[in-house]
Amino acid sequence: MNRPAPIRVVLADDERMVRTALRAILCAEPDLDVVGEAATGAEAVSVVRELRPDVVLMDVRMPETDGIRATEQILATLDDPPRIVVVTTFENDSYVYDALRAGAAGFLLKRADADALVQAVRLVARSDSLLFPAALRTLAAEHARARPAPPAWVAKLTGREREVLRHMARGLTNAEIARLMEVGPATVKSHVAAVLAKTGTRDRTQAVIAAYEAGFLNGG
Amino acid sequence: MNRPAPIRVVLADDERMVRTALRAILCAEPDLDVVGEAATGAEAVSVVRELRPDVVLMDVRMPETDGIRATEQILATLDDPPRIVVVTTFENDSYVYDALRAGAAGFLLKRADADALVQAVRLVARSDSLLFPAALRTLAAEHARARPAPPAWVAKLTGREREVLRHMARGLTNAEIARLMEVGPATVKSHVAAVLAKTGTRDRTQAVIAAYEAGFLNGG
DNA sequence: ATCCGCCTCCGCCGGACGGGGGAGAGGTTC
DNA sequence: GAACCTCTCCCCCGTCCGGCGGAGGCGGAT
Repeated sequence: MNRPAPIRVVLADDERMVRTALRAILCAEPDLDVVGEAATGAEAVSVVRELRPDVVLMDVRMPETDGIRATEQILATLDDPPRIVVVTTFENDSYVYDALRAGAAGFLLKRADADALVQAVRLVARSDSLLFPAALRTLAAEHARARPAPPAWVAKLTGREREVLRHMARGLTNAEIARLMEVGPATVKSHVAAVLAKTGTRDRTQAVIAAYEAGFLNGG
Repeated sequence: MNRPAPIRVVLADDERMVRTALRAILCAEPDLDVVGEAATGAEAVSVVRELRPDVVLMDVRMPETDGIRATEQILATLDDPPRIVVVTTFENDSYVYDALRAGAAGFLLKRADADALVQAVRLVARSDSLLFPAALRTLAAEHARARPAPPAWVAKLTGREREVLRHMARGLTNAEIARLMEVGPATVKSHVAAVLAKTGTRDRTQAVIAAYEAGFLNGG
């Protein structure tokens, strides 16, 4: 096997010790070459732009710009961008999903051993074939859906209004909701009107749609 | 570096040539040991149960029991089960998501080169740290949710009725839908009535809910 | 003590909705 | 050709919905 061009790696992590450790591990391999480091997300973007590495190991938690944003920026602004491996501490870190959305090519736990690290770098550097972790599995299985932005109106609903909206989203009429909540129909009408006003919708159907889109129903 | 115990691998693929090729690639590595093969999903389950490998390369499409079911069975019935890497041909294969749900530890494309293959096996054999592919990215981003069972009524809707339902699910009134579809309001009423009948719902709100629950909207 | 938000209710009104019919035109299937 | 489905449109009618304005009670905030 001949490896004329080693894999060029950039490390982005705000802790110097982490960078040093990673560099030590990676440089021990003849086919890996750590060509640059960055301590912030912004720095990572400019370093990558300049050095054009094959792979970036990107910490999620960094000052100024976090790893996710940096990833987005790199992938958006460079043509032929590097593969970006997002590094995180916990498997169930919510960043995992963000990393996925941002376009990260891979995902690595900090507690991964040296062996796994170098193999992950090699793998991500030269293939479309990839793997996925327990975190992603639970992500996909449990909340299964992205939580994009909790729309402002959700917080503005009063308890009663949430309750009414939930019943609306089950397809109940005002009269049914009234019976269920043991109040008068007029009361339900008031709550419904409030819900429509706060959600910026004009009828119950649109309100229910908004509830679904917002992941308001149990999902959140 | 000492590697006292090589990684024990079982191959499950219905095509002999594929198994042979994989065996050749993997056996060339001193730390990998192909200990068994299977040509069907059912066979894979029993072979794995007997040989207790560290890693299984599992084809998705196999006679009798497919790779997904086999994966489920293996993970459900064995304690301390092997890591299972699901092998597929296309990145956007819908099996990818099923594999994820079934508990596969990894995912590999058939067009992956030998290098990627052995590295993937090593990686999956000894770590929690993993990577994920473009397929998963689109999967997570686009349909993002599991498709449990396409309710019977979906198939019974005529083209026009689907169209109307889609508009209903955007919160439009009959009049608006009529304008949009360039037909009379009475026509839309007819279609809406048909949709309500076929979905077994009593008003447009319930119909929209049914559409959402069925993943009828764009997702399918 | 006062104000404000929340919950509870009232009446009135117009419009949208859904149910029940029916009917004609075009296409497919048998 | 007959039966059938789909799409198109029409009528009437009763109900539900949403907008309007108003009101009383209750509790927390200042």
